[in-house]
Formats: sequence, C-alpha cells, structure tokens
Amino acid sequence: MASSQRTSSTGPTEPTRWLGAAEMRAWRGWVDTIGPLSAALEADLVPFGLTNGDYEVLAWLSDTPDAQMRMCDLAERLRLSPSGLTRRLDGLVTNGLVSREPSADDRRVMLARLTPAGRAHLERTAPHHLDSVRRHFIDLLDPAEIDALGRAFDKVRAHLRGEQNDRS
Amino acid sequence: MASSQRTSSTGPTEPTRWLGAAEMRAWRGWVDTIGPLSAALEADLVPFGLTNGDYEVLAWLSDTPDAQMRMCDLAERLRLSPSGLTRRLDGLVTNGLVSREPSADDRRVMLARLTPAGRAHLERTAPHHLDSVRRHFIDLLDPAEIDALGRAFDKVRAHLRGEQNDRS
DNA sequence: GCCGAGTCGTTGCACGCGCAACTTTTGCGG
DNA sequence: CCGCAAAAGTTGCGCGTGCAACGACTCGGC
Repeated sequence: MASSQRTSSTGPTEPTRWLGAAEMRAWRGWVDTIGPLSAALEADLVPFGLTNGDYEVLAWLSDTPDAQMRMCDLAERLRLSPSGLTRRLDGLVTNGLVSREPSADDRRVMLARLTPAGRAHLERTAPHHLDSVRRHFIDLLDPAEIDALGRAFDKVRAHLRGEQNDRS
Repeated sequence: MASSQRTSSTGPTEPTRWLGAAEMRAWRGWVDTIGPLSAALEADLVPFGLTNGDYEVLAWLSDTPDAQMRMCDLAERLRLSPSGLTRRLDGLVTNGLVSREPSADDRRVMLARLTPAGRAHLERTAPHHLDSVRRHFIDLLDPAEIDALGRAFDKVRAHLRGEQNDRS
C-alpha cells in the first residue's frame, strides 16, 4: 500500500524493513480477504435466519455432550465479551433455538442450552454452511496450500497467545 | 423466529462432504485468527491515536500523487459504505489529519486530502505499524508459507469477485 | 460462622457501521 | 434546451459490540 513512502523521519535509527513483494501480497491478501469472505459466508446463511455469530453459538453448543455451556466458557470460545454474548443469546432465545437455564451447582451461572428446535435447525443448516465454506474457501485451494495455511495460523495464534499471557 | 428457509436451489440429500483434519485446521485457523490478529495490530496503534481503519485511510491517501481521493473511490478501496466513510473521515478531519474539500471539476464530489500534519503523523506511525505486522504475522512464517498464503488469498478473492459480478 | 475478594451475568452508554431516504449535481436522450 | 435517470455525499435510524458499573453468588482465611 505505502509504496510512495520516502525515508521515515523519526525512526530511531532503525532501517525500517519494508515488506518484500511476496510479503506484501500475503499481508494485503489477508486484509482484503477478511471482509469479502465473511460477507459471502454470512450471505449464504441469510435464508436460514442466522448470522455467522449465531451459527457459531449453535455449533459450539452442539459439540458438547449435554448441549449446554456456561456463559463465560461460551464467551471465551467465541472471543466475545460477556455483554456481547448476552445480547447475542437474546436473539437466539427469542427465536427458540437456545434456552437460558440457571445452573443448580452454581447459582451465579447461566447455562445456554441448545433446544431441540435449535438442534434441528442446526442440522438443517450445517450441510449448506459446510458447502459454503468449501465453495468460497477450502475447495479453491490445493492440499499443500491448506496445510500451509493451517501451519501459518497455528503459529500466529501461538504467538498471540504467548503475548497475551505476558501482559497478564 | 426467522426460519424463512426455502431450500433455495439445492437438491435434496447430497452426501455432505465433511472437512478433513487438515481442512478443518485451516478453516478454524482462519476463523480464530481474524479477531486476535486484528486486535493485536490495533493495540499497537493506540499510542498513535489511530485505529486500523484510520491507518488505512492515511495509507491509501498517501499512495496517491496529490494525496487526495474522491470519497466514493476511497470507500471502494476500503470496502466501506458511503456513510461509513463519512463518519470515519469525521474523526480524522477533527484531528486535523485529513481535510475535506469540494472538487472543482464535479460539484457533487468531496475530496479527502491528507494534510501536512496527516502525512507527518503517518510517517511517524508507519515504521511502528510495519514492525507490528512483522512481529505478529509476517516474520512468524517461512517464505514457502508466505507464498502459499499469497496464492491462497488471491484465489479466494478472485472467486469472490467473480461471484459478485455474477450477481450484478 | 463471617467477611472480603473474586467470579458470573446483565444493563447503561458510546462507538462504528450498513441501509434507506434525501439533496445536489451531472450527463444523456429526446 | 428540457427532463429525467444516475451518481455523490450526508443524515436518521437500527444493530451489534466493548467497557464500566452493578447485583448476585461463591470461596477461602480467620
């Protein structure tokens, strides 16, 4: 993006290693793909009355033995703030896909539980969503690229997790 | 309850090809990396009083021969709605980094122009932002992975661009 | 037992964004 | 030259989210 930049004025005497062509391609590719890809996946969910976020809630709950999760655990899974999760669940609850139930063990805790209707709707939606992920992303890539992406993302997340722990 | 699902064009009961382990790793990696990586980059911009979006505005403007752009062109570059760009510029204008000037050629058009202060601030910020991109992303990967990411994102965007044109 | 610190979830507020409606201006076809 | 569709930008509104404050509850030390 910044090809017209001249020597930076206030750099503390470090050379400022600019991005090479391949590095720039990867970086701009990342930035410019996030929006369109998310939008395409979300558009394919519209007929089912779900957003990407809604789908993730149902998917995480269904991956659980008793189809329920504590709010705080679910919020962590979704990388969502507590208040964000509260509001997201509001919609799913009024649509009857998820129920809120206080925990018997710990009365501070609210359990988000997948209702039968929610499970049915997820099972109806999942094949189409999976197809969407394949069409817009996975099936466009060859196995070597799939593998490289998996390794790359793992490295980045490991690095970020380490930094986060350093700060705490 | 918006279960407006009308099984659009898809025929019934196709085998539903689930994701293999490598495919799942790449997919989850993508989904789970977007948030943390964007947050880390944004956090590194806080000392400079900029968001990722603000930085992109300054960067695109600085890449232009006369450091100015029509609002609509800038909105397209940033994949932002017209109203979204108006509001984003509001902040930059009040901070004196960008100025709004009506175009002489076409009186419908507003030009967003990088002010001297804006250019100075960008040149002060750019090295740190670049370093941030390297630390959290680029420098974690080896050349083969960089190349694979570049190719992969190019493919995905080419596919999405094609689909978008089909709809219009 | 009890009290203080920590945890869990919700609510008020602010912010950023998209959509729809509107005004101004341009350009094209008659 | 006129009239009307299209384009550019702003504003009102709604939505989703994070942060801070709060009430409810749990747990550990005394």
